[in-house]
Amino acid sequence: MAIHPSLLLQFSLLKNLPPTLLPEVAEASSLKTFAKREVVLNKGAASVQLCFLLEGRLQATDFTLDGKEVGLYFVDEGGYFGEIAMLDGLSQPEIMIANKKSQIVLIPNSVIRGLILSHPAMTEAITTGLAKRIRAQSEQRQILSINNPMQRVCSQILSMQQPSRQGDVSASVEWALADPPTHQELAMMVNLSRETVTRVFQILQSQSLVLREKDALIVSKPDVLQQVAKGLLDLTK
Amino acid sequence: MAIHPSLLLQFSLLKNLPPTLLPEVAEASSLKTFAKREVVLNKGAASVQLCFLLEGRLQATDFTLDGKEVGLYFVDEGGYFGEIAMLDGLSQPEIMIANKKSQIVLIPNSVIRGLILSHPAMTEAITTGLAKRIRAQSEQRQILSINNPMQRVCSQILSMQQPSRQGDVSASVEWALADPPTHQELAMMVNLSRETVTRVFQILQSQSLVLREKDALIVSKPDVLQQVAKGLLDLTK
DNA sequence: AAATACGTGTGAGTACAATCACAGGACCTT
DNA sequence: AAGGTCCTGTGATTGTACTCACACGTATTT
Repeated sequence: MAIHPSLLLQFSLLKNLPPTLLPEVAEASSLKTFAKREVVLNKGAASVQLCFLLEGRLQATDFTLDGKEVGLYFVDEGGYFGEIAMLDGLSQPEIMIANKKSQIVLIPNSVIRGLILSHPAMTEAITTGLAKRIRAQSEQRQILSINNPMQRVCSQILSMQQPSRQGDVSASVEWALADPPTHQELAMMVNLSRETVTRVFQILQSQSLVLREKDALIVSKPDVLQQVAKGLLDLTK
Repeated sequence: MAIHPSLLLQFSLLKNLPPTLLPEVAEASSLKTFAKREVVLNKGAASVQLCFLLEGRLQATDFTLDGKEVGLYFVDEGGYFGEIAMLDGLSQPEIMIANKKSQIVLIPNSVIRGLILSHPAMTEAITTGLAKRIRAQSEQRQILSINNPMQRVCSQILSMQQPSRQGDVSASVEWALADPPTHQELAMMVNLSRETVTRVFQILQSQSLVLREKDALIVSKPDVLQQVAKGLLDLTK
């Protein structure tokens, strides 16, 4: 219980709160550490707090009716989650799993919910966040409708470009993806078998559209990747 | 321009507004009729109004990078759409197409946006609506991850049960789906070819789990359908 | 009533992703 | 260094959904 107020400043969502409120929010908050693979929030859990990711990376996952694991989206540092359940009062819609060791700040609903609804700037921020999620999900939905593994994987890679850099002038500028997902994780997101993803990567690397480094995936030719994603270019020929 | 205020009462979202405001909202609103297959709202359009479906049925659709049409969700009478773009100020994320002749009430952003953000009950209603959309999208996402056509179609049928009746005590009670989607429309939603959907339906009907009537699809054995969806039951054997 | 569009039904052929099975490398822990 | 786990790479096999093609029935239009 109780964290240092300055920690709260890490989160863009909370920048919309009057600074004078931070100490009392910090008072009620807590910090929790999760190991890799640990479950941060379970599906179906009742909503008790809003969660902020201070450090690490999380993945939202779910399971199909017949028990297969599905990758939904990632939460990066500075992001938050658990808002859906907080807002509509229903249970948590998906499982959040730590992709690597992570630190999470927990703010109880009793404290944060009222603040969000009573401060217009906060409400708007949350609302915009929801809209963004919906747009992201739609994009993901599109990717799944492509019935060619190569295109699906390329689309997925492109969609994972960090928003910070997405403003880059030209689409042909090389960029990197830090701590890239494993083939298995990717496979779950685009609904393919791990082996198929591996084979796709073999091709992408052999054509040096993409290359693996220590802890990063370098996308050397985003424009070509784009072409492939659109199906305008077939690398198997 | 200008519609009768009582029309606005058809929409549950607007029930959260003080009744005294309705006349001036009605004053600024307009009613528009769309024929079957007509585009109600185009993707990428700038947001100018919030739309309410008075009569008919709409389908939100999108296109993949390589141009294939994708079915996203339906809007039924009393529902609204176009909120995403209104809220975040970006362009319309998907195309809305009339599935049959439809009447739509349009309320300009200039009028409605302020009202939503200034009335807490409205804000909460909109927010809850967004949360619901996200949950629905996740469910849809799950369905797409099942790699068996039979299960996918069954899941989709089950997920289309009207919420009004979803509260029914037992899952084994027969129910009907009015104006069911065509095989083609279904196929687009679950990412299958039309022919495959037809073949699945042939099996479902032959086992009389489902049957076609005039303008309705009767789900006679929802519990069995549920089993099939989960993969516990294989009808091909 | 003719003509057209639209939705459904069905067969044959083919491409291709899943699956299984196993090998090797990288990175931990002891 | 030994043992373990996790991730990646690769071949062979098989099932199966897509595609194309065409027939039929029911609406809708003229």
